[in-house]
Amino acid sequence: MQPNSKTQLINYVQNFVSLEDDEAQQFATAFEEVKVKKRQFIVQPNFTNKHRSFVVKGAFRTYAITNEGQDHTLQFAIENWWASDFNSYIYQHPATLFIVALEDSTILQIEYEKEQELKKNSHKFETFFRIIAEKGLAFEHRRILFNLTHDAEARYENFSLNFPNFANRVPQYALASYLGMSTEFLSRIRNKRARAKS
Amino acid sequence: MQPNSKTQLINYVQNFVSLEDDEAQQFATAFEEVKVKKRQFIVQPNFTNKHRSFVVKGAFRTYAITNEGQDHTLQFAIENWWASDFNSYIYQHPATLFIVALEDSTILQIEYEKEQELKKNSHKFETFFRIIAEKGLAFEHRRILFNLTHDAEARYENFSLNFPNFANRVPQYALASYLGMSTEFLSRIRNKRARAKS
DNA sequence: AGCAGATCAAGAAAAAAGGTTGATGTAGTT
DNA sequence: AACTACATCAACCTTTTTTCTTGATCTGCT
Repeated sequence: MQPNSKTQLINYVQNFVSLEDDEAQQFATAFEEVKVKKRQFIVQPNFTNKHRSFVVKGAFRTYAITNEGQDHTLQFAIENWWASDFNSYIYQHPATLFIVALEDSTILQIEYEKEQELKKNSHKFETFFRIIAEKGLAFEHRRILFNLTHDAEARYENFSLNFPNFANRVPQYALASYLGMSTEFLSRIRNKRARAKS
Repeated sequence: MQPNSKTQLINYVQNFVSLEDDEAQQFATAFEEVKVKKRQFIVQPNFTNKHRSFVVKGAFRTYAITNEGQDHTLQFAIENWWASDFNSYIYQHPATLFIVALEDSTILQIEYEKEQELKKNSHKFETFFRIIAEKGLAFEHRRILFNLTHDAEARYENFSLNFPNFANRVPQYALASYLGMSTEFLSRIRNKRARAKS
């Protein structure tokens, strides 16, 4: 419960709405710090995702397993990103996704009920949550469009350009399944580009 | 869903109460077969333990992590044992324990509600669950007494005498934390005894 | 036929888990 | 004060698991 992680959250929030000291205080105390070990799950199918989690430190992968056993990565989250099974969280229905820590991590979690309360009692907090939702939605639109219109190599290039942090930090199999290609194929793409550089 | 695993369960139950064919049938169909991979959790803190699990094949470890990060094994379960966070299961409250597969395993799970139904509608099933609870309780009493009155080496010797299967099958760190000693110390005890034999 | 990409199989490489050993420390006996 | 019964720490080794790489073969387009 270092003050640090909460400060980080508040700084993040201030990017979107400006908070008075007491508001910042109120927002911060609604969250609880949790440490999560690598490979630990914070969301699992069949259990309702009761928290929204802000990543203070570490990395997470959100993925689904199809009935045929195929693994599809839907999202990554590192510092200053959020992790949740959004469908489970906002409807408070059982989750269908897994969210697993890729590294030892620290997160700040807010309970669903608590979040509703914050939003209900404060126009500003309402605004904040709207903004991050809209940005998230816009991001996904760009992503879907890009994926539909580009081949595997372009998707990889685009991703590693936009998120060099992620590209080097997440395991290759996870990135491949995020970009919609086999891990072998991604390995070849990377190799080819590495060779091209030298 | 091999008939095999259900037969195994029924045979186990018949050790305690004798079932007519239709009763056996009814009991068996209340359970669902689930395959669990090594290192997968079937119970985790904060999630309610909704099932009682009968181990058909494989091995599990039930443990707690203290706030200081210490790991304490409370139970092992192999073939024909049960695994659950009992406090979470019977009160249907969030669990405080972890239950993890030590090997690739097969279990038969019954839902809490389903179990209540079985017991309510059948005196015999009620008896069965009472018996296994009483035996479990008696076992824990013996264990607590023994632990209070014996030193580390005796505890190990007693355990490996009573459960030679477990002693050779579960990882040493898990056994050490079950027997209440450090893994290094258990390593030394084992070494000493091995040398004594030759 | 040629391309983008999948799948399979075999290994290599890297990381993690599990176990051992020696050194040192400590609380409670004798 | 020495002894017993352990713990803790650190270094190191071994084994297992995970992750990545590469070649070979296959498939569905265009």
